[in-house]
Amino acid sequence: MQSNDYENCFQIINMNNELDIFVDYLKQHNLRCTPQRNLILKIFLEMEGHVTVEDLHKKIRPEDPTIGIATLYRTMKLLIDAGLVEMHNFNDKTTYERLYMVKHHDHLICQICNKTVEFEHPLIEKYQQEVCDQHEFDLKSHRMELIGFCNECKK
Amino acid sequence: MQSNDYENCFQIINMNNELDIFVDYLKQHNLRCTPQRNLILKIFLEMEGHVTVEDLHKKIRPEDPTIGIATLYRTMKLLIDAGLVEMHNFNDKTTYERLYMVKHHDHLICQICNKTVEFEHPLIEKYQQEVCDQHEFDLKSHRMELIGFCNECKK
DNA sequence: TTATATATTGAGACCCATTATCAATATCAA
DNA sequence: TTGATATTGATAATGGGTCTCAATATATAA
Repeated sequence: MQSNDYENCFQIINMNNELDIFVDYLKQHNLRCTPQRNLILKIFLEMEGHVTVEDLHKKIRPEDPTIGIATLYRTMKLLIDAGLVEMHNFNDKTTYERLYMVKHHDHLICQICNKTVEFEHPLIEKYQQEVCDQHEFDLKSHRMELIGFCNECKK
Repeated sequence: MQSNDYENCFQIINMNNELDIFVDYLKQHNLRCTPQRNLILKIFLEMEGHVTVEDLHKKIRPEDPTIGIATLYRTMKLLIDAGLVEMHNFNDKTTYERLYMVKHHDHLICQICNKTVEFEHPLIEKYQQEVCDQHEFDLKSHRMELIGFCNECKK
């Protein structure tokens, strides 16, 4: 299996995962699974980077010319709510970006006993992304370490 | 001189600095110093956090009801170019934020060209403290690095 | 000071991304 | 198959932000 095959394979696996997540999300919220929604997700996953609704519309038209702009906006909002997509507003046009499946966790580190505690704070991650947006920076990963004294050692 | 006086004094100094920087910027770019521009900067500096043009307009109207919306947008753009203000597009409305004069130890790092950008984000710091409080941890310092592709390299 | 070149202003028209409306249609559970 | 209701596409509406332009203000030189 070559590198390309592996990547393709990974793509497909991811795509299925994301489709499954989306379908689950719809079911759990009493929303319906429609060909439009599936097609939009499928085409979106085939695209890379920051995707505008306009891009998406162009790419979808050949496969289903009847699909309406409003449905694109509505579906992208669902994908965001389902945790699959992130919305950016750095430029004049809103863009949508596929969220990576891998989440990072951060660490609390005690200077004295070296105890470490893993944590995750969604708002910190949100503001990290904001910082990156301000600097037109594509965030791939991050490292955050909070250093101090743990509740035992500070006594 | 008491703490309050010192803070007030610092405020005034900062304000003058920013006005000076703005005036310099205008001169160096063959732009003109107008009462509208000065008023907008003055009022903006009196406001806190993320300011919308709408907020600004409301606050300015009592002092100069004739000032036009277009001038607000134009002037905010100048302040951004002069390095005094940052624009955000997190939500539906654009907001403008006064840039801090003092920057410190968090970094954006480009994986490709190693360019680093220093930044600080008060809200991230706030939530860092929150995490530490939850874990009864005395925060002494922190390290945060956001790693990705800079705006040049991502092209 | 006065004249001159030109930058700036405010009003309102305009643009265009996004959202709301609504009747027709599709989904899904019973 | 049926019925409740979620969804769709077309289109109107919204609203932030920009553009245009004639009137005005600023900076500079004489």
